[in-house]
Amino acid sequence: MSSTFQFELLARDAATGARLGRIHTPHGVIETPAFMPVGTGGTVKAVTQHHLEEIGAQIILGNTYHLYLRPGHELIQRAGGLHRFISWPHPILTDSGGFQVMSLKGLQRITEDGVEFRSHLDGSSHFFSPERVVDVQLALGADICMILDECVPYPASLESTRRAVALTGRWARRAKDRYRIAAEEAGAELPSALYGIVQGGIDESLRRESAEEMREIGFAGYALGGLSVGEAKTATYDIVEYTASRLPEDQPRYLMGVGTPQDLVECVARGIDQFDCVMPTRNARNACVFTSEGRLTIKGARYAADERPLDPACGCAVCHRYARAYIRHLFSTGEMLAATLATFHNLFFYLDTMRKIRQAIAAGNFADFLSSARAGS
RNA sequence: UCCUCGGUAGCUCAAUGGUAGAGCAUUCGGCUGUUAACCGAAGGGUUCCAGGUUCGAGUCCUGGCCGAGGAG
Repeated sequence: MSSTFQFELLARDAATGARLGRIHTPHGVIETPAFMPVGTGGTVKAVTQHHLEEIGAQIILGNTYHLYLRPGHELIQRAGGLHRFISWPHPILTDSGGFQVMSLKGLQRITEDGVEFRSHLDGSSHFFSPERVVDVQLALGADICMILDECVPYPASLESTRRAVALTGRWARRAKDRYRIAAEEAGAELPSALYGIVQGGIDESLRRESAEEMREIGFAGYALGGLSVGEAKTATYDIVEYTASRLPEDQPRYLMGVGTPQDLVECVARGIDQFDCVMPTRNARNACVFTSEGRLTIKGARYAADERPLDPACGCAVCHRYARAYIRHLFSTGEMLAATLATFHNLFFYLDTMRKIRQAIAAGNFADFLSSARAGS
């Protein structure tokens, strides 16, 4: 196994843009297409690291902004890095805080130099530059780091989207420079890879421009940001296909923040290798579970005496053991086990979907898989 | 037996004599690089009963019923 980052493209689907691959990192291999559970503050909410291993998670996310505020990246570095601190010896990707630039609207001010944040916890002021965000992520020791980007909300004017693309491009160069200097100082290849992020809303020419600029700067992988923020599904899919086709064949493509199980299948077909989304975990805590028959709101009265598992077609440990009636009872009474069981199941469902996708690509029948997924939705 | 306080939505309680509300609970939605065990909507009332005063009573008066506390 390679000790540094490497993407291995194993197969390309003949009929679609789907790809089968492996990402090698210092903490292990990620089979792609991959779904990455979100663990913003050093935990995938409601489940343990042991659960994640049992579910088959190969990589999880952390968030630079949240971990920087609490407990602080220096503390984590002194504790031996994020992997050791949270006891997750497998790959970790840290998001840059670029999304928080958008979602903490009102608590931040964007300048050429970076982003001035007010902490949502205590109102204290902080400054994130593209360089600092790289430093923080290197201190955390993430296997994959993301550049600081400006993620515009939807709808956005063409002009503000254009500005965000330009600013993200300039920040990307600075992040890359900082990364290169850190590697020179270390005198070795860094254990953390750096991904660029393509912005551009749903405008093809802006996406093309952003993709070209990211390629020119050169990153270990390329992310598509600012999608599934409210635009029509067809627009998302079209832009994903358009953008993915303009990114290097031999490097991973990561669609940030997406999506529903159907989104995953559709975007794999358009050439995406990595996904992350809070949907399986957040929705689980709010009693929404994903099944082979679609979503169900398990706190509903109709499940009060339902002795079936969440998904009769699911092979997860929760579905093996617990009835809908019991899980609905746990939600009704506010028991925290409700969140744990629902999260475990939802993540298993997502990761199992990805396993099936990879199997289908390997077997050469992904197109069939795609059309039956469409028929079933 | 007397005195005091109280009785309003399933629960806990609001409402200068002027359209009876809130929180919780219930039911139903929503959640897409987590400020989210969150957010939204809906349903739900003979204001204990019977009289009275008043243009108008949950509110004031009389009587009763029920509950809590106190006195004897």
